[in-house]
Amino acid sequence: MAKKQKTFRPKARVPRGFRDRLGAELTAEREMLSRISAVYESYGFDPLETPAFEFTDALGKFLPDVDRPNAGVFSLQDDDDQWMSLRYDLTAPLARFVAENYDSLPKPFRRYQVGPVWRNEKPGPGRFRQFTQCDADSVGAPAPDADVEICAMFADAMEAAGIARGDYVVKLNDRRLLAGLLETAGLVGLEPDDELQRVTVLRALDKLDRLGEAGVRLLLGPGRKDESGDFTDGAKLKDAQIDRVMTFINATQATNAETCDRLAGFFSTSAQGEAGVTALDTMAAQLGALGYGEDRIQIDLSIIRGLDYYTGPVFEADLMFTTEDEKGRPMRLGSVGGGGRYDGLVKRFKGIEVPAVGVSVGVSRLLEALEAKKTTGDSVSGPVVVLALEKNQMAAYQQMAAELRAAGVRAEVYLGGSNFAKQLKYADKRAAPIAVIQGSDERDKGEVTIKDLVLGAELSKNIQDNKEWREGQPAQFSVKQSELVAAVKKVLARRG
RNA sequence: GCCGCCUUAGCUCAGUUGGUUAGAGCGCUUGAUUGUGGAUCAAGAGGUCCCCCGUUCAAUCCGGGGAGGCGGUACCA
Repeated sequence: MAKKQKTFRPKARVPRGFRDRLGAELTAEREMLSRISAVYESYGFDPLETPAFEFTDALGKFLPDVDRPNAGVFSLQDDDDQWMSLRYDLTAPLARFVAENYDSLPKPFRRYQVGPVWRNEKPGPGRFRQFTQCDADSVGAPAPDADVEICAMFADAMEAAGIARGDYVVKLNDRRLLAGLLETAGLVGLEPDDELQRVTVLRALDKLDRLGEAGVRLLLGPGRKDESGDFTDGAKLKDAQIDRVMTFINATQATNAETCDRLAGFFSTSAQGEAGVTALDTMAAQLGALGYGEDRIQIDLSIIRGLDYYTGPVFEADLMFTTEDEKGRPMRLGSVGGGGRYDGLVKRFKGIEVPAVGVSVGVSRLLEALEAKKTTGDSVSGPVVVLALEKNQMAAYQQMAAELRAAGVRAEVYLGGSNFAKQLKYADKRAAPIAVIQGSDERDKGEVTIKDLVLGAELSKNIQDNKEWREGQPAQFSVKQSELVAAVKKVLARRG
């Protein structure tokens, strides 16, 4: 009794936080990337590609340790034992590239880059371990002119991506204001605990839009317990300090100029704060002169943008409309990209300060937002399918498909082995707009039959009887074979 | 990382107070309607009831552990 051999069958599944994407989703993303890239290019930014892997020490502070080499990033050791990691953004590779090629690059150096990045962290709703970024940066260009340009281009990119004016706002802040705020609130200690406290304050402010004022006050003070029962430790500020921080957050006024006026008084004792106010004032004025007013670019004092490398202006684009998720609950769309000035990145490699400013567009979230906003999904159409009814006529069918392609129509010949009905079913599943049919009947007459599958589907709603459905053969007509392309194009044109 | 909920057919979910053949709807496959996708009708395939260990004569169901999913929270260069 031989036991049945156990064959190993791997489970067909995609790793957590990654996903497969097919058809329309991909073409939509490609379309959006090319529109955004076109904006970047029109501003004179050159495309750059860098590899997926970088040496881990080039990426920044996430050096792998023995116990957890993959915390945050995906890392592995090359055969010479050097640690390499998948890039987690496009900025660190840019800094490496600039440092490596510093002497030969034109400065300021303007490049844009599109590509996947990887983060080894827990995936959440709308967050994956691989996603696409679309960045543009000016390296070696001093403030404020480069910052103004990037902000204006960011707004242009949003509109090119399909977000209507008024549906987004680029929110602008400056890290020096935040530094000044901490300074004037008396948070200036040098101990590690003091640093932690300052970081905690900034993190709290970053959550204003989500937790509201009350939640932020808790995080600035004793801490907050969320609805899942988890407790977040607070910054333990005194009441007077909390009041000052909240006053700052709420200092945003109707116009950018008014906000700057108000802030000037607020920071009269802080050089850093004053520098930030001046920078914002200048930027807002220049942007306004370019036609980018408060409808598109607004100073918003609760924008923080990460914690580490930004040194000056920071900005992010928020979507103004709300949508519902698949269960009908209102869904916040929030930030779809952002950036800012970082003057220290190249210094890590070269020891010299190289000022830089850049922007990063979150393509997947943008696509999700547009998808959610769309009321009627204009479903992407599949190829025209040429049916293969007579096996000995394949060359003729391929010829028809070739003619259609030459005329710019997506077309394919059915290559499976099934009968007429199955072939139409296949065309249906491919979302084909048209089936091209030539059996012996048509061939004898030198004709082809063009079947409008979309129209046919509509007509079928009013037909109950199968006989009528078949004999009526709705939504199809025959033409001379020489008129194939013209007839197909005519049917396609009906749908735009 | 922390907290909570969940895991039964391809999908959405019933169900078994622990007992022999675990179900539905939709989908899928095949066929009928003489060369036409829809509709209708008929037949069929598809399940280690997430995994491992334990309790028990007996576990899909009870207990422990693990994995995966969802949601929140933290971190996010």
